[in-house]
Amino acid sequence: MPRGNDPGQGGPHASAGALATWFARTGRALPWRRPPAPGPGPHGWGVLVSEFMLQQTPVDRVIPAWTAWMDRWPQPTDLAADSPAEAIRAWGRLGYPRRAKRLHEASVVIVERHDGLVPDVHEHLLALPGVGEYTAGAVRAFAYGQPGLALDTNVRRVLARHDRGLPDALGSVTVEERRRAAELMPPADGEGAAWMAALMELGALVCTSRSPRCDACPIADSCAWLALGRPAGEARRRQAAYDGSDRQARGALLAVLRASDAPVTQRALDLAWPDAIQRARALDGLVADGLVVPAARGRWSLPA
DNA sequence: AAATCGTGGCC
DNA sequence: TGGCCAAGATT
Repeated sequence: MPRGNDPGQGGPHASAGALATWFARTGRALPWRRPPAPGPGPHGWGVLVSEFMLQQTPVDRVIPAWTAWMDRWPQPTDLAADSPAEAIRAWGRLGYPRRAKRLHEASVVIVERHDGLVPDVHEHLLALPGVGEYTAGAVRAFAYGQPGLALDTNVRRVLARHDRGLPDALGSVTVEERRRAAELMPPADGEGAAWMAALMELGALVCTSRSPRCDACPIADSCAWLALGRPAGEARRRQAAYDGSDRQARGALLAVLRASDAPVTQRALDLAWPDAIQRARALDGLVADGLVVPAARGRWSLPA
């Protein structure tokens, strides 16, 4: 019986070997990246924190924030014992501060329902605030070595190109993408998780969105997209303008709250954003998200 | 299911 | 310079 995961041999797991070799040699030593261990265990927390921070924030900006975070709250119980306000402050300018609030909420659930250890059961992970399909699969794979599917933007792009000859995977993850990824994942114990990590790293370092370096790609030989001459695809939806947006307004207001230990006056918020209508809308949104709460004497504060 | 949600760096 | 992109989740 041929093993089927040697490069150039064909079959569903072709090129897995070349990819693994490349990852072992080229993969970055990111601080949250450690050999997986069967869980649930204390090592799950660092991975969970990293995945929250990496939801739409680049690795380079996450590294220092992750280090400081883990230094301050080494386990879920440490974060759960602190206030959401402190989590939101420590989040700083990583963006999307709801993630900080949800990570704090998740730590509380982990303490109350999972003995203070990040769970390794998919449904339990999915039930945590701020954890979706991707993050649940990533924790299972990267923390616990399970064959969890972690179809992030990198993995989806690599598979779209290599497997389907498409320039990228647009829209949300499809059933067919999941089916195919599960089919391609090496079946051997523990190899699925390593494969996910390698694919993701390949998308981050080589098979990038803008200028893919196919000359440095370990699986270029079998890449359908390269064989087709790297055809271009349709453009994505344009991102909404940020300048002058409600998001910028929310950011400006929250920055004031983060910088103050005491509740801030309405006046202080007025100074942070000129347009009164938009300011009110932004504040409403922040309150609805639980990121800001009314305090005494008409002031505002982060959630205690 | 399309829109919303921060921030910064790169070409 | 400004559009594009970045380990998504939620409603």
